[in-house]
Amino acid sequence: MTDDQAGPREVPEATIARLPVYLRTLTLLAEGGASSVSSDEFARAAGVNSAKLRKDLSHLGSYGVRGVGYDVEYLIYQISRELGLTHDWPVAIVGMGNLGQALAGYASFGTKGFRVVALFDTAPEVIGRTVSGLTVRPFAELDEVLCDQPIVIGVIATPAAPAQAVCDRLVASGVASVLNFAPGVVTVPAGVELRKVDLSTELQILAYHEQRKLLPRLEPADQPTIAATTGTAR
Amino acid sequence: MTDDQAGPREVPEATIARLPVYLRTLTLLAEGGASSVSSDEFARAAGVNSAKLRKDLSHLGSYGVRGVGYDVEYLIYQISRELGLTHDWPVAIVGMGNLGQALAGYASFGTKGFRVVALFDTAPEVIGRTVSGLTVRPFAELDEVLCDQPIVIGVIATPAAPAQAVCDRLVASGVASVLNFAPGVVTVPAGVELRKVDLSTELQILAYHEQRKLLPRLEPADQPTIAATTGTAR
DNA sequence: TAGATTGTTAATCGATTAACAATC
DNA sequence: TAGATTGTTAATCGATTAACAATC
Repeated sequence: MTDDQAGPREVPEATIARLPVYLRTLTLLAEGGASSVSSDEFARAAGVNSAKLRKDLSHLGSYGVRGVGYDVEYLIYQISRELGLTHDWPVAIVGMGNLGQALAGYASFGTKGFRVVALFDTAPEVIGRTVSGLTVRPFAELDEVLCDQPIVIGVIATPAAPAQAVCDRLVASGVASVLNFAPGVVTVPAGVELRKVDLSTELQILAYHEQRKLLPRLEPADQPTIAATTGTAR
Repeated sequence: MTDDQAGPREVPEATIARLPVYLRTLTLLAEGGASSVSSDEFARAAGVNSAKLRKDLSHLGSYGVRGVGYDVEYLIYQISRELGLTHDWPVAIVGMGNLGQALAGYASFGTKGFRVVALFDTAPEVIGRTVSGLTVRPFAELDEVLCDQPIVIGVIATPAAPAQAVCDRLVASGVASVLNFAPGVVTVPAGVELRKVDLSTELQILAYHEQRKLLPRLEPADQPTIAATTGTAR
């Protein structure tokens, strides 16, 4: 009712979360030589159902042709544009432990719209080292570095304890989006975007489903648990 | 209607995904000396609203006391049990690049129900090396290793290209849950649990929201983009 | 025109939330 | 008993899906 004034269309959050998958799928299709694709083929390749795919794409506009399908290159462009990948987003990573180093070298961080431009740590033995072509700077010099170049996305790859303080510093220095790999709850003021990747959460969700596979079997008769089954062999 | 036969309660997927956060929050509260907590305090610490928290907990059972709150230790136990963390889940990691090494050393993988028991790679220069106290084995010897010890959760930390093949081998060898860090779509047969952690997806979702902050400003007048703003200072 | 496939409608399903009765 | 707080109800919201009219 109050929604359709003007401005950019409101795309549902669930759709946004799937656009990256669609984009990657289209890139693979393009590499495979496809110039056009139907929602049916496309959906199969992306691992979703085709009604959902069409509904998702309809939120971006009418980029298909009835009776024909979608032009692969054109759709790649439109999704990239919608996601903001036609801009170049400078990224900083804080925490150069194992994970931070892995992220600094991670290919996806260096392609398609993202550029890692600064690395930070507090440990003297790490500061000054070169990781993936960048010198690790002291986190205390954050503001100095941000004077030289703007940073839009801050990645937190520290342990849990300093994560909130690091996040606060990043936000105070004008970083507008934060991707947090540290376990634990981190909060940001309104207007700052925060996403979280939590490895142990993912494992725990798998454990839950694993246990559910086990439980029904255990009820009728008493069967040995996973822990008890094998474990003897040499 | 057909649901409430017997068997373990069906807990909504959205609730399951929040249980790990609740568990971590409770652990912090316990470390802080709290023995009891109200849903209001608890919700604030976990970063959710208290109605949602109570609803979530009600799916596990009635573990609170009206007028009083929840016993912290008891709730820790109940959530752990629900998530299957009272079992011990053996984990294998495939791919010992930067990310795989980071994961092998990651604390969460070694605590609370999970134990990394095998590391695999195919590169001769990595095989035989010791990472976090474990010797990296050739992936070709997967079945041999699984004879010695069962593995329930397989973690894929390879590049995108071999991910599906690695996944197929894991599943064929009896691995029942897969956590995939490789970009791209990987599919598993029914009955096998699959979760995906995709770093570039997370970045792209941030980029979308970042762009949306920019767009409304650009419409009335013509303003410089982020890329054009700073960038002069030495 | 006939066949194909999109974009949209409407029904269904699941998740969130406020409010409050139950109860410690 | 009075005050506090849970567990549940019911309303609302958003996401999914099947079906099909629009249209190439």
